[in-house]
Amino acid sequence: MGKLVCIDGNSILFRAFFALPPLTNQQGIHTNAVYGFTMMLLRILEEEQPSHIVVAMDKGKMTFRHETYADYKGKRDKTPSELSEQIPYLQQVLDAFQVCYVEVDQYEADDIIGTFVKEAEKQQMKSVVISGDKDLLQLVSPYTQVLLTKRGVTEVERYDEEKLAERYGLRPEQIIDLKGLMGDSSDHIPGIPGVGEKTALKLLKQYPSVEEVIAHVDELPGKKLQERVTEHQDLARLSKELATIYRQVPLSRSIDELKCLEPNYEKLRQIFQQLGFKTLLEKLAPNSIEEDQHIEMQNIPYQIVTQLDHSLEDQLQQQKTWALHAELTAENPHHATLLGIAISDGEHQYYFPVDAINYNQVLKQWIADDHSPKILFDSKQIEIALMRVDIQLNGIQEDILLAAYLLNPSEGTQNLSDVVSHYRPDLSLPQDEAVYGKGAKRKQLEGDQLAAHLARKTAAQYALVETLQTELAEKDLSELYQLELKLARVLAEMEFVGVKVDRGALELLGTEIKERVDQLYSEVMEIAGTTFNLNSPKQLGEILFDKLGLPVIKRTKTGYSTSADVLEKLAPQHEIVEKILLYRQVVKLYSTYIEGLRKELGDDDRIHTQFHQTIAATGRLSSSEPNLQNIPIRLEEGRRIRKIFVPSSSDQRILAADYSQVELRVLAQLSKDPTLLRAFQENRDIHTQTAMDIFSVTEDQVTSLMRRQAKAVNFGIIYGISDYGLSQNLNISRKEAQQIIDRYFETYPQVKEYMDNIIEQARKDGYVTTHLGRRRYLPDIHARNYNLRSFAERTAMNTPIQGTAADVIKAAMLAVHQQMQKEKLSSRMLLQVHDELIFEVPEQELSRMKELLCEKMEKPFETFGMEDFSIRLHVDISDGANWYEAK
DNA sequence: TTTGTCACG
DNA sequence: ACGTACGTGACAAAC
Repeated sequence: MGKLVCIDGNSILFRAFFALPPLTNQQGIHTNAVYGFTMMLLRILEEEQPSHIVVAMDKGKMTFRHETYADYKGKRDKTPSELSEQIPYLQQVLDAFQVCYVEVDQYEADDIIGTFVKEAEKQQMKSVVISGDKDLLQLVSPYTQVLLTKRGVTEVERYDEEKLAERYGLRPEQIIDLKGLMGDSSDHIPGIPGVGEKTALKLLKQYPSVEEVIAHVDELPGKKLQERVTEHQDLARLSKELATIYRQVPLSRSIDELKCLEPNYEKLRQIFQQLGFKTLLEKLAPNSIEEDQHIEMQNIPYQIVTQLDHSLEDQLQQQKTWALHAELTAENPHHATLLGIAISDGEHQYYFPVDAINYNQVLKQWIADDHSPKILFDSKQIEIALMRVDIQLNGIQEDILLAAYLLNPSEGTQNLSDVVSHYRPDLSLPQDEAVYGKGAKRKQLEGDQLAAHLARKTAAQYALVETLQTELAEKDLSELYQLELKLARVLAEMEFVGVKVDRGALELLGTEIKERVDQLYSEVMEIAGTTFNLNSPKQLGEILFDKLGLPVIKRTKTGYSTSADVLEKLAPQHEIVEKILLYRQVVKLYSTYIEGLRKELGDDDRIHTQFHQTIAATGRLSSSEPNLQNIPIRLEEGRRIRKIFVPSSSDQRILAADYSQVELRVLAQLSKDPTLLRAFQENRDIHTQTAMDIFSVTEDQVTSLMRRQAKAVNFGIIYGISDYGLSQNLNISRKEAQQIIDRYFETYPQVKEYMDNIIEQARKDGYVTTHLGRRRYLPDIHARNYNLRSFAERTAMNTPIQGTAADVIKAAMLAVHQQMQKEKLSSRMLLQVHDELIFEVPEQELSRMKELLCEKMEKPFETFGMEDFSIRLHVDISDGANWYEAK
């Protein structure tokens, strides 16, 4: 049986638009109509509890009624743009609610609704129609009620036959007669001039239809009225016809297809976020989900296992899928200690305290079994923690963190609880912080409390998999997900191996740099004539600009800027500035690289960085504790830091393999610009070539200034160029910068075209993608705020380039690693620095490794049966006794 | 915790 | 007229 709800989309949207104040989201998009509509929808869903639901919309401007009456709806004002811009968002909201949205060429929403309702009646199904338009009252029947909006959007008046008789004294089918007589100004249905609602109702009481009224025109009260009816009888008949809902619209969907489905909460959350519907977002939040649907993961059953029993042993040997989590005392798996391991099969949860693991061979074997599939959250972290206690972790089938990252890399690292509320809002998992306390108050739980919390976590991991997999598949991210999963294994090994540091060299260099720091500090103090904290930009600003009266070039929001580019401009004016710049440079080396690295140096004389796979929105890795991706190289002074990074033993070398100009090559690949492609095919120095192209000179005419400028433009292009950005970088005027950019685009027209297209694509789809289909959403692409929008546009240009370069090196890492394993090489991959890979290599493997790296890095996708770039990737390889020498 | 600065690609 | 280069992490100072 069930109940069908039909919503008159246009009518409700209009109502909402005019009833609500002009709300906008942060990007300045109007949202009031969508907001009102959504409120109404929620209310209807709750109050009517429909089994089936549909939203009908008008389509296009012309309908079959125009053939009957050309002026139909003629008087109606054009839809304001503030309203029409909201329609795509309404569609997204409906899509998220999984509510059908029906529009049919040539027909209005009324007709669509009329047809559905008729179908429903045939099946003896009840219907409820929601509209602001009285026309719809003609659909009222014993099966069908009509809700008319009263004030606002959510307040409605319910009409059944009884109510209709009471309010108008009419039968439902007489509504069209009413319209025929009185017309409808909003639809520009004429009716009989001079006949309003009052007269029309009076007439219909006596003569039940337009036809009857006309037939008895002589009996009507008042000469004037008789004349009008006689004169305009055709108009009345026409008006009745226009007001009649056509109930045989050819529909592409049957009623069965309108079944109510569970909303897609993740999509709903996303769209509400985008539209800035804070209150609705909160409604979505776990604590207000309806009681009966909402599972507080408070009372997940668990068992603390200190000794395996046979039944559990059996379960573990069945090779079924379990969620697994290893609880650590700290975030950093290289330092943390393992507290215990929890597992869940979606029904049963078990917790093994660390002591119970060590002697438990069955458990260890299960953890190490490649054929026992496991669901983890941040598998790399756990794999490393387990490696440190000599437990092998295999069979990692899912990583919730990686999946969530790929679905929206802009969210940054999420904790499990966030992912749960994103993708399974019907569940709720307390935040770790809420359980453990944060910061200094963080405490270690024990016993039952810990086991209970871990039971919740593993159960949540289990519950998330299906949703995440579906979403990944929908967005064509499954293959990339498999790649990231495998990469996590490689990264775990790299981190676990670590990089050997020559402690003596570090101390020696440290002493030397410390002396320079102290020397420069006292020199600056002497010149300044007072002592102050040179590390404080605030105090330095006061000295430079107040005391010494140097000109202020740039300000920050808190005061004077003392950044390097400002100081460089001030250098000619005062001898102190040069010293300050030098001091800054040296103190950075000392604090960040000497002291910073010393702090991270373990008893094994190795540094174990962490690579983060889910931080950078472009798909790049990042590195921390310590960051080994920003070890100095540009200035000789700093570059010497690299001397402390050495191979594990003296018969090994450090080997560095770096892609030459990957990002520009990627740009050439993506844009297919012939001039750029040729430059790379001919293996030119790309910056010199660009200089020749944009300044129209021969190679020997390229000055170092021209090459420098060309190089800056090439970078600018990758970053999503702006004249201002380039002018800042090159210290030239904006106009000059613009001229250079114009010349660049004249030279490489397909690059220009590519940039325009990618922005267009971002506008259309709301996201951009990389070569492997990695997505980044850019909601600000529609922002009214110039800054936000420009930022999004530059991101749209940069992300496919930076992200594709990330795809390339990630694939290469896997290919290289796989080959190294195959050949049982004892070389080790140590670091990745965005476009280069660092290894330690025994002397006897050196030549093979170089071959292998060339092969695999230049064709990174071949190993995975994917097509490589048409453009050649070029890798430079060198080796040395330490990282410094490998240049 | 936020801000300014600077190291890298 | 707006006020920007893209992506990171670490440090010290100042709130």
